[in-house]
Amino acid sequence: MTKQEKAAQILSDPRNQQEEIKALQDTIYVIGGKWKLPIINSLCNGNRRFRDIERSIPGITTRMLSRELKEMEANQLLKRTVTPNSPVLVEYTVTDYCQSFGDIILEMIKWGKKHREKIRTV
Amino acid sequence: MTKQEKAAQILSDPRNQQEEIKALQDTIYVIGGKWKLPIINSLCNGNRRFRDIERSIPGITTRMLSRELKEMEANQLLKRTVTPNSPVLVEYTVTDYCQSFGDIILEMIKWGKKHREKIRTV
DNA sequence: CATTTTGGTATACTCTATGATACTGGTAAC
DNA sequence: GTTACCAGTATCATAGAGTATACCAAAATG
Repeated sequence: MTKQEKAAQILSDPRNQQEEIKALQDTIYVIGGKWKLPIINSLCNGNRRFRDIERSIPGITTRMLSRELKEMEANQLLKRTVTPNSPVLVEYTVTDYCQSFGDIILEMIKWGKKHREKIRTV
Repeated sequence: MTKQEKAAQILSDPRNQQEEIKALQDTIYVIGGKWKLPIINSLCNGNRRFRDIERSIPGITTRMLSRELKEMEANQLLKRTVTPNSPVLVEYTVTDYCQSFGDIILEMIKWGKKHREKIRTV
């Protein structure tokens, strides 16, 4: 790299890029893993009860669902409401804060469909 | 659940929802993990060479970068070009196929920034 | 000529995210 | 009175994601 190139690189605001990468890594940290986005998606699709969510996500186990729900509740991505009727009713709903993942999830669903097409036709 | 509710649920096209969840899971499978999205982001920001990418992503090791690049090349998310000049030049670029993650990444960066604000002010 | 840079590979290790399976206590349905 | 549903817990096991560190050969830099 010449001195000119070095100067150009420094001038292109690397600090900003570093911050963006860190923001990206933060998000990945919060919603990363196999299950969190599918759970949010399921909740957004109207599932509110434990077994309904479980049934709506192929492959998930009660253990993972339980853990993820707890963690996401702690991170204020969703809310757990208990109604103490004769059969106790437990319901999960996404918070506004979490709604903002809607767009990301939709994009990822689109991509996944395209990808399946591509795999199939190759 | 009453019979009416059951019927309503069946009518709401669960097959479609199942497919969407699977598409989502596929996408997560392809770009999941700690590093793939940051790598794509780095490439989109103009980094093309191994050490540049490495330096642009805080915390990544050469080993992980090497592995991830190979895997992503195999999945056709990016292309590796070798120019046999006197110092051999190796360059990585995203494929069109991969460009489509741009929007997702931008959304995630936005969310990460908001999240940091939220954490900071609480 | 000593050091640094480039583009990685090799080896050895940790550890955590996930999986499999079983179980519980209460209610309700058959 | 047995079977099934709800909302989970408990225990144990494991693959593979990720870390740490050292190393290589060739070229450029100072």
